[in-house]
Amino acid sequence: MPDTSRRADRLADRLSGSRYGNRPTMKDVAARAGVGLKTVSRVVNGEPGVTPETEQRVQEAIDALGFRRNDSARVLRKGRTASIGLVLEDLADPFYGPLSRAVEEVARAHGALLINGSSAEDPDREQELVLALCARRVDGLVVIPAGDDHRYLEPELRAGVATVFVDRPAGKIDADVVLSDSYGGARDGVAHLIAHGHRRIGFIGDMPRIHTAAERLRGYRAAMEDAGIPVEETWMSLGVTDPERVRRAAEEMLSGPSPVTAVFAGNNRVTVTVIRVLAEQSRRIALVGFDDIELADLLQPGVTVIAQDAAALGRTAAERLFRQLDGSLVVPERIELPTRLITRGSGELPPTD
Amino acid sequence: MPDTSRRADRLADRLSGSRYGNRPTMKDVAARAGVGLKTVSRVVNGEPGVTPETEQRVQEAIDALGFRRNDSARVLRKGRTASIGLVLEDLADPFYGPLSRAVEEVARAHGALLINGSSAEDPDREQELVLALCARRVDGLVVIPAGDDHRYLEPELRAGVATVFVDRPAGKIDADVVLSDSYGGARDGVAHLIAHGHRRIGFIGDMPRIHTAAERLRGYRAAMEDAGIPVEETWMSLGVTDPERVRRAAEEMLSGPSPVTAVFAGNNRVTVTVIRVLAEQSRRIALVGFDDIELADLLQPGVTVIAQDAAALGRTAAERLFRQLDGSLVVPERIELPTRLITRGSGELPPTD
DNA sequence: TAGAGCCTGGACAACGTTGTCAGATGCGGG
DNA sequence: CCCGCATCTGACAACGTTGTCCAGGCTCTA
Repeated sequence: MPDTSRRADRLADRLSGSRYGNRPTMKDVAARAGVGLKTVSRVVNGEPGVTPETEQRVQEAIDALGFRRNDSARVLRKGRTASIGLVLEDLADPFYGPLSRAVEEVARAHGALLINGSSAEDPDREQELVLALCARRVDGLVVIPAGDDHRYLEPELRAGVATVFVDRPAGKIDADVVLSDSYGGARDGVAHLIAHGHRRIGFIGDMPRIHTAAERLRGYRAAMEDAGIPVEETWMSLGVTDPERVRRAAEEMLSGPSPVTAVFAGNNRVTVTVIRVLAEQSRRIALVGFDDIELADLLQPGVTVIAQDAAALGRTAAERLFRQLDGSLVVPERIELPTRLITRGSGELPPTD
Repeated sequence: MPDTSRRADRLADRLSGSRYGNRPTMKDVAARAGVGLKTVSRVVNGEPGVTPETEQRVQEAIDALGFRRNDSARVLRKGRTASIGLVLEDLADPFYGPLSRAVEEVARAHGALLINGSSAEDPDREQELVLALCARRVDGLVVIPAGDDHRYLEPELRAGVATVFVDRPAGKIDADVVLSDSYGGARDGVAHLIAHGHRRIGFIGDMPRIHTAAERLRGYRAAMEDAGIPVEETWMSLGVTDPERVRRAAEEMLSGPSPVTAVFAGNNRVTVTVIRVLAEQSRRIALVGFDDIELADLLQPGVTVIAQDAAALGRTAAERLFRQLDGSLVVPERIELPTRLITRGSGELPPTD
């Protein structure tokens, strides 16, 4: 059979007004097998009460017609969709890939599918996505929030949509949260630099309205204060972490009247940009970055980082989600996962002045 | 109000047999607003023919009850789910993140949501996922195939599920395919090494049942043949690309009776492992890798690669998918996107012997 | 052989939404 | 003052599935 005409048929199906291109339904299967509707349902769902012969007749009809159960109709009847939603900032970010995969694995273990969407760090888009997921009646939501006001979720929570926030806390709403210890991690990282003799240490981070960014800044300040080092304004730079701004910030810190001898980078994107600036300037400035980055061990020097376990974040959140759905969790909690200092060289460089 | 009790209420809702924790329906909204069911539907969908006063009454009821339209029911009635499925190998792989994100952006532009799943390179799991997505009546599928027989999709295609395969061709079925030019890319990369004086060039790639792996091997052979270089068996290694095997393969190639002076790495994971082996052995062997890797420019030497545009693959596939859904595409096509050689140093090293 | 009980199969309603169609309301013109 | 028309509203069926409940036929026992 020429493939073109087959495809043209399919197209005609689709345009002919009949929905789903005339997908067969249980009714069709029942008619063909010469049995009742409910019997087909029983076979499809593996319910007992069907003789092997009947079952076989039904199965043959299913195969012949290419029947596949319509889960939309099923959901309408049963109430559970066996799917969960994941809203994150950017699926292309190497930090979220493993997180997303971890959520998916847990979902799979519970027989659920994963719908995900990227908010692009835009609160409106986050809300739009979350509500679209709720309209599809996902059983639960894992949200990496972009906004800081999630009251719009109130009716959904009341309606029983399980919800876990990850990486950043929920805003103005009472819900489960799974975080990395940004504050502690940043403090450890900066303390590490101080322990190696640095006093003029720069901090380049994300917009302070992002919780993790604020916490990391707080960790930086705490470490400096612990060491009795007064922080100069010019050592800190907070804002969007696109390469241009970070580049400018790094260059200013490194060239001002009291140039820093070390930099603490607030996230993986910042770390990469700073490495690039240092490489261009051929300067061996000490650097510790928040978030591990691929190949960090192969650079010269290796990049010392505060690593979060993205997969563990996702796994923990998803497991909590399903425990909510089990009904075995009642009270929202805030869970903080530890970070880990990985020394590879860049954080152990001595001050250069 | 104490949060704990609120949450407990919600739990009780969920366990009380009432589905969705008693989510309000249009019926409830209609009753509260004192209007008919269809009027609520009209307001919810922004259809004309409702006076502003009525609309406002309905809207107030919606807000008061926290009503959200049930898209499952809507789908059942309308036939389109406005969602597409993406099945790939591993969401955590840095190659698939951008691809997935690109698909999502196109979907978003068409008002569709993205459901995705990882096949983990397992054909059975791929099929399971794809069929689960079909049961949910996704409008279309973007599939990075793990298996090589997709006849199980026949009924779905006939039923009008738009389908595009990406990165690897479909097996035994007639469908749209979007690929990178693996053959040409590999040939160019190997030719590049040959142009820099290499003759003993190793190839480490994935299992040959994976189409891209086979194509890249073919490109390698072609380049060698073009240059009149007979290939020795010990220079080639094909199999799963986990670090252990790749490491062994690389070590063997580099130490045998006729050690290679250059390596062509068949994918990003192989490239990284080879870099690691070379770094450990402190050897400056020439290397060209298929797939770009992050920070490749910052390594010493920079890593020369054959880059594919993952985002372009995803975008092209998704756009084709929606054109299928428009009905403006009839005949399946095979689209090949070009690859790009990026020279950064490692591929330009001279032979060391 | 008749009755009790079990097993299989089917008719029907319901899930929440939207399309169809007809009814109600209000307004202007004859 | 009444009719016709336009505008707004609502009753009802249908989408494809599953849960409930009942009917009929069978087997087993007394």
